[in-house]
Amino acid sequence: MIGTSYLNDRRKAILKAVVEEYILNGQPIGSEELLRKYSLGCSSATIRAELAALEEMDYLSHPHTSAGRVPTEQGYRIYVDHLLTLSPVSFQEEEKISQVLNRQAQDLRNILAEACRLVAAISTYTSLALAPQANQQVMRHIHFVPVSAKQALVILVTSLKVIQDQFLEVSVEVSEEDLEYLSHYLSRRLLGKTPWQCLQELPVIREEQPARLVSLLNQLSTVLHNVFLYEQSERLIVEGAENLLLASDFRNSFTQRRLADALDRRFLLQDVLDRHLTSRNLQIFIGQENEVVEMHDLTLLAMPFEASRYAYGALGLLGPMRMDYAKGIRLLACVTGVLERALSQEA
Amino acid sequence: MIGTSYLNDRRKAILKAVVEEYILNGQPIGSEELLRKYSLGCSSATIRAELAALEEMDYLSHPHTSAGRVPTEQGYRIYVDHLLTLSPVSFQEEEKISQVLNRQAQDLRNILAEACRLVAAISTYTSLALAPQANQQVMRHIHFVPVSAKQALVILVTSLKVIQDQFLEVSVEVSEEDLEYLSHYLSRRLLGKTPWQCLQELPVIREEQPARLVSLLNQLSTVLHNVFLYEQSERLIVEGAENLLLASDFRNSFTQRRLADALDRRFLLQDVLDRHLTSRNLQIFIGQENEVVEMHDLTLLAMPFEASRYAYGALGLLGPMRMDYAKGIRLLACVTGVLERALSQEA
DNA sequence: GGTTGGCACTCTCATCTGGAGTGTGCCAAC
DNA sequence: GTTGGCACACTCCAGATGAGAGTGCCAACC
Repeated sequence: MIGTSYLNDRRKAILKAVVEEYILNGQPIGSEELLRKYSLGCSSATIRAELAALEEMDYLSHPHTSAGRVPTEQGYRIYVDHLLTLSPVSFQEEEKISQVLNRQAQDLRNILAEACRLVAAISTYTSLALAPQANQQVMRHIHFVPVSAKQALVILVTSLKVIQDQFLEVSVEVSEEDLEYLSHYLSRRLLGKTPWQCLQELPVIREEQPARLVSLLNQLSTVLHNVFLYEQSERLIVEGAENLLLASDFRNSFTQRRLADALDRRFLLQDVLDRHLTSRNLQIFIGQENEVVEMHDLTLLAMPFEASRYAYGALGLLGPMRMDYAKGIRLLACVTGVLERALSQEA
Repeated sequence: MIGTSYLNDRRKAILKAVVEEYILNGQPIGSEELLRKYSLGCSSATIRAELAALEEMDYLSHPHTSAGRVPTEQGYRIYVDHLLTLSPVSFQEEEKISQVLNRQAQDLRNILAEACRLVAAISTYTSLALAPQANQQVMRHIHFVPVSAKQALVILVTSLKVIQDQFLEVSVEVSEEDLEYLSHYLSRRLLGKTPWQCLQELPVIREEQPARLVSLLNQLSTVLHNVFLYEQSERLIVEGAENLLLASDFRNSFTQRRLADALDRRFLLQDVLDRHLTSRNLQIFIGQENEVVEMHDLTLLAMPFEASRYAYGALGLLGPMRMDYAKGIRLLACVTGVLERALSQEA
């Protein structure tokens, strides 16, 4: 037998075959099966020897003596790093996804939610979408609209195509002209600023305005807080959790429950995605590479996208370690591509 | 033994005990256990005789010879119709729920989504929320807002506190004054009308307006269609599906998958809830009483609520047949109460 | 030296079996 | 109508058995 720790071409071919077979069927693969399905140019005994070498190198493992081989996390790692062949995204695919996402001009949250649903549905795994941070956007538009004698609507639009609207209570003293005036005044003072800068500015503005408008400005302050609040609670969208929970790989009820709880703790996932947003490339976390304990037997694909200049979000795909990497990566590449184009069409 | 088909007080007490025990533990109940836990004033042999009679009447059944009794669907039916004692909703409960729901003045969809999440979380089952039909609301407000040279925002507010806003593409010929003018003009023509009536009216209006505004009016037409579209796709909100899917009662993977699919087919559930909205009271569908085959071993509680005059929505709770009926009914009553009050606070 | 066929070995998995446990149904006595 | 006693039926668990699958090792071969 050749040296035990060297990954020659035959071993690469065998490792690739094992990983892809396992992704396909989820069953341990034996030497005879490899011989039958792949033309490896040697006998099953030789394959066995190579399998043993690959196991020695920690790329494969053995559920038990008389079972076939299964990839280890390191095995998947080698696979995605060196063995995976990606076909480019076809124009038709991208066109189809583009159609679904652009069915109607939408604001950021709707687009992201739609993208997330799409990825979950196509992949049959769980999809995550992380919106850019609130402070990576600036106010583009601010407008008060009288709705009734007691209510007004405030509408904020930001550079990230986020629309935030909310009912405000209006005292009888506030006239329609006041609202009109305030719309223009605040536009002059706040447009081009980040939500945070706006919040800083509001107390100053409040001083300059007549007393009857103070309540309105206070409420606006709450709305701006909500832009941050949205950041905290709704920046992350999760779709298709049931796909993962019902996946045959995790029939253990304890694991299922734990995973369901983990997916509910948005902050956790949000944090993880955020921290890896610094890289501008696809990132892959296999098994224990995931910081979140509950995801230790899952793989997370995370693909950042540029929602607008310097504002990055991410689209993620969470599936079993034996997920179809090629398909998943293509899908994410395709959808983030469409997303970037849809979001960059700024007015 | 007394007559076999008559439900006397002792039998009622025993049936109630069996149902409540089973709701609590999910285990078949034997005569000895009943004797121990409930003071029924007779021996286990007598209880056995009564259990046999209740089984004869189809209120209880027998998984196998040497197992205890389990309620049948008819048993649950008798229980909810005649044996269930409901304590009234306490002020504190209602106050607490009210606080969560009214954290911020919100539009209908957010309130409903929040209510749905709340019910799912408290009940640990699956919660459904059905918004009133689009045509049960009238336009309250319509406004165009210039956002940039190429984009405008249209904002619709209806009597049901639905806010619908969407970006519109604007040609260079359309001035800010045009948008202002159109806001006023359309307000005069469309306010007080249902979305459907508005859609009817738009072609007429289009005729009367200069050519450069036609594209805008066409896009408005699409937005109005979206109000209907929202009716078709997002009128029903489902939360906590994973609670039901992971419930220990349904560990069968086939059933889980089927249920997950059924919960995804919103139209189906929407239809069911809609059809029973004519009744203005709580409705209970136990097992096969559900029209949807996938829900044949579940119970659906459906509680209608009045979102505004003549506009009814519903809040539903979907759980195992052995759900805690008392708790579920209280919860729905409480949340719909809060909802009605929150939504009736019209400006 | 690398490769090959042969073969004993090991481990899982499905099936079977027996015994403990549980709750019933029936009966005779009250 | 109610009660205690008891045989019976059935589930559930543990241990046993055998088939099947895939390996590791070895001697022979190129």
